[in-house]
Amino acid sequence: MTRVRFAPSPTGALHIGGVRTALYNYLFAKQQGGDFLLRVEDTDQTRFVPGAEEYIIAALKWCGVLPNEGLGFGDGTHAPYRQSDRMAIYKKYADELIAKGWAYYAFDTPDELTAKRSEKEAKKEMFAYNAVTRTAMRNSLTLPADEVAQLLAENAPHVVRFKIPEGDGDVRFSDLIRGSVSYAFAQLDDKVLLKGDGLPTYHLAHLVDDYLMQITHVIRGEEWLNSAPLHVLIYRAMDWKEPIFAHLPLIMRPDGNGKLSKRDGDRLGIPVFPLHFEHPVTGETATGYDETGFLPEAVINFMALFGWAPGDDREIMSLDDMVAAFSFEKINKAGAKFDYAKAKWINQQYILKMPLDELTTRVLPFLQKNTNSPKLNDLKYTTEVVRLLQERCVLLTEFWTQGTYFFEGVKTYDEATVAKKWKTENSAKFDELIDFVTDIDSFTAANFEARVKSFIASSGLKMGDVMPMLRIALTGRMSGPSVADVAALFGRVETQKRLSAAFKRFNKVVEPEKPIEINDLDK
RNA sequence: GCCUCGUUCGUCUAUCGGUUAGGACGCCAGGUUUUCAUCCUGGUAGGAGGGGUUCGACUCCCCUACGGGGUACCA
Repeated sequence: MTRVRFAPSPTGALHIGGVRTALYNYLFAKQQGGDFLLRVEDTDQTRFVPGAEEYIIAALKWCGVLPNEGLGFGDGTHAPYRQSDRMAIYKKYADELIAKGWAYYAFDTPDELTAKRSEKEAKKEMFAYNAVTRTAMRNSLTLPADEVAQLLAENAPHVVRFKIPEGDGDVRFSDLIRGSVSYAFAQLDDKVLLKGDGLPTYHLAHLVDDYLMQITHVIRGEEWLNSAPLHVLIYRAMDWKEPIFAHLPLIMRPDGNGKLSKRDGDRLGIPVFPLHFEHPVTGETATGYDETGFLPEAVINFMALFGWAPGDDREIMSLDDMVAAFSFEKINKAGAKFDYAKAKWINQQYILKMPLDELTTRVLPFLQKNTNSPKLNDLKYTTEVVRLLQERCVLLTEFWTQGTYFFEGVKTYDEATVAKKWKTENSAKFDELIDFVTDIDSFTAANFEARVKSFIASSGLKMGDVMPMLRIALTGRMSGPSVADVAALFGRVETQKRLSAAFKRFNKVVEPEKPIEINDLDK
């Protein structure tokens, strides 16, 4: 039975890189008919951020990447799933390693270690607590047995370190994405397994949990590749069957070098988190894809595509499509630069293809955030607004920014265009136009359009002079859906009202009595 | 510094020794449209460099360069 897990640390909002790791775990589990569990790794209590855990769960739910077991999910077969709730179980495994000679007590204080480090650093070298240096440190390998016993009896501060084998050997293991990987013993260091406070480090805790929870595949970010040999060594020391590893390439900054971070998001104005988050202590906020106007299915779609491709030319894929097509062989080895333009394009594709009723449901909250117009209660009306705007919006937020005039009167007109196109001498003709176009039996888009065209033909005005004026009169701006569609949606009365108010205003624009205000309607 | 992983158009990628190196985003041009957008046509641009192996290398090997990651009593 395939069992995989996503095991983030609740140190803040869940980064989209984490979401992608969760997604790949999910895809693989589903494809194999296995389990996908969520576990929270909060052994470092100093880094714990309240709310982060809830955020992780909410983010996975929003994305639709749902664990079937774990914190907040499933029936709790292997509960608890929060490491801080499992603290009692780790020590005995550390003891077992010590008993087997694979670990030892180290009494060096943090100060002694930092002193060692800076000493080495001055010589442009790095200090590593390893097979060579440990012989010169204060630990149960160098101290006499009775002194060690004494120190332990006194409860002297100490940690438990893993004992990397000496000699020329190496650790070799296989990674589903990278193939065979090997590390020389001499390059590994004696990592701390149990900290001074008696709590386990990630290295011990995650491994014990993976073992107890019967995890078969460890799918995680590449930042873990270098500690994988340590983990493999521990599995072998415990005589546990090691899981199969897959180290995922990282998501990189769109510009320059390095992996994508919150800072990049802030700097470039692109979201790097699924949901909005406010740090409870620092008050720092993180912008989410949700509030930016992305659809969750689009987000997981483009996240999946950073570092993975199905092998054919498909790009727009549902979760189920991805489950079927997923394969580790298709995952790239190199990191992928985050491409926000592509992310937006994918979101646009989802908006374009979404059934109108569903789209309207998704758009509604974004409108409600901005207006309490009674029109919002008219589902037929808002649905029509969404229909007219559907192929023009890339983000859900744009249904409001592009469609404000459907819910509120026009406050500012595109005066640059008015100034260029409006001729006061035609003012009377436009007044006639108002009567002419509203005087039709059935005020439909087709009838409106036909009426406008026939007026143009008989009035001597040009199409290019009339249409833009009608558009701006109704909507205030030069871009948007068909003028006839907009008018038909407004209805006869509203259309008439807007046209006459606007045309009066246009005369003033062309012959201003006072300076024209700059309008900033179009973004 | 040391270790480790990587390197195909600007970006995301296809290619698993023999292809005019394909697709997508972006950008540019054109068409459609009263505008914008959608849609359609076309264009732009790539195997980091050097050695091998081979009849033949983007593909396999080595070196160099460059990039990522790691190097905590953090995960």
